[in-house]
Amino acid sequence: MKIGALASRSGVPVKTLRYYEELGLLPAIGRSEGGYRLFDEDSLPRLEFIRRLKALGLSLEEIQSCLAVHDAGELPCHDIQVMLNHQIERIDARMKELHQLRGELQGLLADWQNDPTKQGGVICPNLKV
Amino acid sequence: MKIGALASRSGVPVKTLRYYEELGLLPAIGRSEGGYRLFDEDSLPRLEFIRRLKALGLSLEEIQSCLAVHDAGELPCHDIQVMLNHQIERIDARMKELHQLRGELQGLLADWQNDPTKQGGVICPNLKV
DNA sequence: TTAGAGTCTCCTGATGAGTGGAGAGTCAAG
DNA sequence: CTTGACTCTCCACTCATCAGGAGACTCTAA
Repeated sequence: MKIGALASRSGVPVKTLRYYEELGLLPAIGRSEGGYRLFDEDSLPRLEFIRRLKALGLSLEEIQSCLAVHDAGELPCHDIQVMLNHQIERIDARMKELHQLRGELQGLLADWQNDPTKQGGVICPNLKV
Repeated sequence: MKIGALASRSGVPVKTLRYYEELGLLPAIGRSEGGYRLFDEDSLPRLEFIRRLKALGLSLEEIQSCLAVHDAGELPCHDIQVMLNHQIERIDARMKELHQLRGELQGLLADWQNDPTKQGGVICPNLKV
């Protein structure tokens, strides 16, 4: 299967497939006489796997290390578990930050609403026209 | 005031000041005979303003458009309000996404815990060793 | 006068995950 | 044999926000 066929069957753009191959995420089984990359059927579930882990917020680098474990002959489920746990921790930290930021923004806007004469109190005070 | 003095008084690195000046966020009042950028005292509250809006998660581009309104002779408080509202909306959307993602991850991990024989059920099924 | 500190412009790189295009080569059908 | 679709490599660019360094110039203090 050449790259275009894999692209249309998987829905992943040709450019992206080449990029994945370059990163080592998606090995080609070889090249044709003319130098075209050749992929086998296994590329399809592999791309699906990549897609799923990407959708879960894992980076290509993390996905690659999962696949490396897999390619070493071991199902990477344990590693995936570990990474998913890390990912949950990251999400919690990010949500906490966002929550705090949102509170700050909300407070500023509330002050503005309650006392329009403040004209931006903490934000604009030193900025003169 | 030369760029180094502004850097030490504001705490903003020289490189960053040059970058801001290049973007038009922080106009220099001119150049010395030797070609050195010269800044006035107004640069300090301006940098403080930039710092505050940055801390609130606004991009330099958004800050620049606030400053453009300000420089046109109008206090940009209304525009800032509008942008802060947008920012809150963005945060809400992002938090919703993260919440959903977290739920998915948590669910996957819970399945794994409850039934280790699944070995990754929805994630690894098509990936054969 | 000289040393050293400060500043200038320009170039490169870093992060992540690609996208776009140029120019050349390959392949299959008519 | 030709045409058009496909693919190749290589390079630049995207988004944001700078950081690092080279090589040259300017300014200040002793």
